[in-house]
Amino acid sequence: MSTSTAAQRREQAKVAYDAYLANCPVRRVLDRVSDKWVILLLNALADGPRRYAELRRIVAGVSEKMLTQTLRSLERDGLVTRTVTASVPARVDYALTDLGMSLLPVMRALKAWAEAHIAEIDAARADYDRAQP
Amino acid sequence: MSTSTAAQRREQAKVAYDAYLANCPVRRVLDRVSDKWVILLLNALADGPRRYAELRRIVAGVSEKMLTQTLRSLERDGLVTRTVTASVPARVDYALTDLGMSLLPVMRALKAWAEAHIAEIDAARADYDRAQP
DNA sequence: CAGTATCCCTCATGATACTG
DNA sequence: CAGTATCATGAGGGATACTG
Repeated sequence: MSTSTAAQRREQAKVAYDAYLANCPVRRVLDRVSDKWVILLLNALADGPRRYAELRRIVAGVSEKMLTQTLRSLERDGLVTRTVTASVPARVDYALTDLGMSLLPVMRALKAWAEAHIAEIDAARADYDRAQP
Repeated sequence: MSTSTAAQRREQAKVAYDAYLANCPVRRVLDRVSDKWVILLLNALADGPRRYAELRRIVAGVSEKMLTQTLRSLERDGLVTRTVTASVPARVDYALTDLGMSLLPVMRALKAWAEAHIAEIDAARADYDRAQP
């Protein structure tokens, strides 16, 4: 008898790789940054603090649920701060931390690549779709 | 009567923003790059062409479905080439295109930021979770 | 103003089995 | 060897209504 079946070996590899994926810094940062609303929010906060309602307006189309949820996870990861001013009505300001700001240049590099090459991607895609309809 | 209800205005904003999101180069590139297996595949191809079975082994834990699907979409976007050699058994090689290679420096920049700051993120997360259990 | 709470539905991923 | 086909599931995201 063999020590393990192919299925068991695949299962092993999968478990090991899931663990690797979960710990891989690049993937973890990518997961954070590639959330649908994160880039938009970082962008909206790039010029200074914003209030909740401002963000909802600037990042049009975001639901309150996702806005709150995304801001909370960014706060949890130390990328933004949340400052509550006790007044009537309540006032909450969100701002980038130093860590959050340090991410901006990376995002700008990505933006530069994106804008420089998106046309090539579109062209390649059009070619591909023309060849295999 | 008003020209539009709040719900209608929100719907308008949502439609407009969905269109913006769909066209935004940064988001489109991010969507491509943040696919679960894309970074790993680009990495696996960084040193030269690889065969299907090699990729399946290097990127352990990937299902055949996702491997094929991801490679196809990368090919469609002009980031990798797929070369079939008619022989028995069949042989297929995947390689990065120039466009694909031009993405590597950007990924390295992201990797550098991730490795430099992941500890801060973890620390912030631990703090946050300690404060609000 | 700044959120919570709830329901619901779609889509991405994965497991499994089959094929040229 | 290099895939395709089919089915299942679970998390992400949105619509809606309510609250301190």
